[in-house]
Amino acid sequence: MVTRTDAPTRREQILKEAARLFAERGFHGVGVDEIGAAVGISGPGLYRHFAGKDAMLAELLVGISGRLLTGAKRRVAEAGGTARPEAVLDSLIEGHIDFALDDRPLITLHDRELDRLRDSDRKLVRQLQRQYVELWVEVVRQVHPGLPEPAARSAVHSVFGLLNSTPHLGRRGSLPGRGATAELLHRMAKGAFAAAGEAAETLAVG
Amino acid sequence: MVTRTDAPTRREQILKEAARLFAERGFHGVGVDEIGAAVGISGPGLYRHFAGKDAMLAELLVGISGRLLTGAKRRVAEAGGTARPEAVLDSLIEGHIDFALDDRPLITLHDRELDRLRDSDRKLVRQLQRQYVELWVEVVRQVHPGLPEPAARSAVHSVFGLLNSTPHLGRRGSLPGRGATAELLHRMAKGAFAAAGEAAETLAVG
DNA sequence: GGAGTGCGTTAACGCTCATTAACACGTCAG
DNA sequence: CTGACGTGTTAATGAGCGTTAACGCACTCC
Repeated sequence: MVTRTDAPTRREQILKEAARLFAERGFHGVGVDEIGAAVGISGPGLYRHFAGKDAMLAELLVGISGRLLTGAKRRVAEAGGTARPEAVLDSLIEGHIDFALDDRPLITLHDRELDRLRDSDRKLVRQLQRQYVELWVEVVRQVHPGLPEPAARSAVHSVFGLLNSTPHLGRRGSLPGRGATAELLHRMAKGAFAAAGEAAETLAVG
Repeated sequence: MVTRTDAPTRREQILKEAARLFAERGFHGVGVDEIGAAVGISGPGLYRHFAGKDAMLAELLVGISGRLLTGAKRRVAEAGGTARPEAVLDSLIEGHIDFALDDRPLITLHDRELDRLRDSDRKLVRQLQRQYVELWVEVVRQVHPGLPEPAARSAVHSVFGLLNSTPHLGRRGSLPGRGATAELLHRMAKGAFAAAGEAAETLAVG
């Protein structure tokens, strides 16, 4: 875990605020003046840091997908050697939940504004996402060997939907606290996978 | 079940195409000319049928929320009298899955473009959504009595996220067929609720 | 001390796009 | 026959917005 002590650079401030605004009102729904105002400069000043509005979105989405994937790879490598597959899956789930709870705006952007990207960027993001999914699918199939690959892939996407539902959970007041929420999400994800796996096993055995 | 044999009216064509386009590229991402072209008339001709672009979105969102809620109420009334709570929950899940599989574009719109509405419309949609959630929460708590209300509400939102993930499942080719997909989603939803409920019961007993 | 550079500013351009105006043409009641 | 009405059309309007131009002002480094 690398912790930073230095102040966030201007670029980072901009990206953070842009992410929040894009998530709240959509890419087309927020103007450059608004983004500028959110970091204390006005409108066209952003062009000293980014080539354009599109470039901000691109950097956000590529960054998200990349961090998700590298984090998952690291977790598989760390837990994969010694532990049983279920521990690896637990680690993946935990990582995704951390991300969903800590970076809600990015989660929202992730599956909402992908088509606004240039072809090359979109291809890159899609590729990163696909690798992330495949990594999960492998682990899930080790935990639930009976599950055929298409079903496993569907199950993974569905669990992502479950975990990514955090933006819809109450506006930070009604939640039972971060720890409890994470715990609940984790249990539900495991339960969902287990149900999918049991169905396949029942079918295979019966 | 009311089946219609008469041809769809122009208004309905427009709404259907608008829903598809809004879901694909976002409310701001699609122009009125495009919507018109999709039904064979061009641009401003839409204004003979709707007061404006906003009005189409409003009618779509209010319609979705309303149909979801009335459908759920009907299911609770039908299955609620005689059967055990679990059967009611099964019926709710089934209804939501039907909706998610049959009206994918609407599902996408439902939680993506709500803030584009006039205040009054948004309030109405939110109220309908809230009632729908509360109805689920009640049933879930009957099936899993140990589950505290906040946790049950979070669980319901999360299962919605799971069920609404259908737009992300393969582009209609890689899916194992509608029946199998519905079955898988149903099992996973039940599994997720069960896991949430077991956690609470374990806590209460232990 | 002056050229270069980083980071802002405000004003202007140009394009997209929702909406409105003005007009056209069927159908159908009286 | 004829007006009203429903349903289109194309042209014009006007606002919003991303982007670029032109300029200002610290700093820093020879």
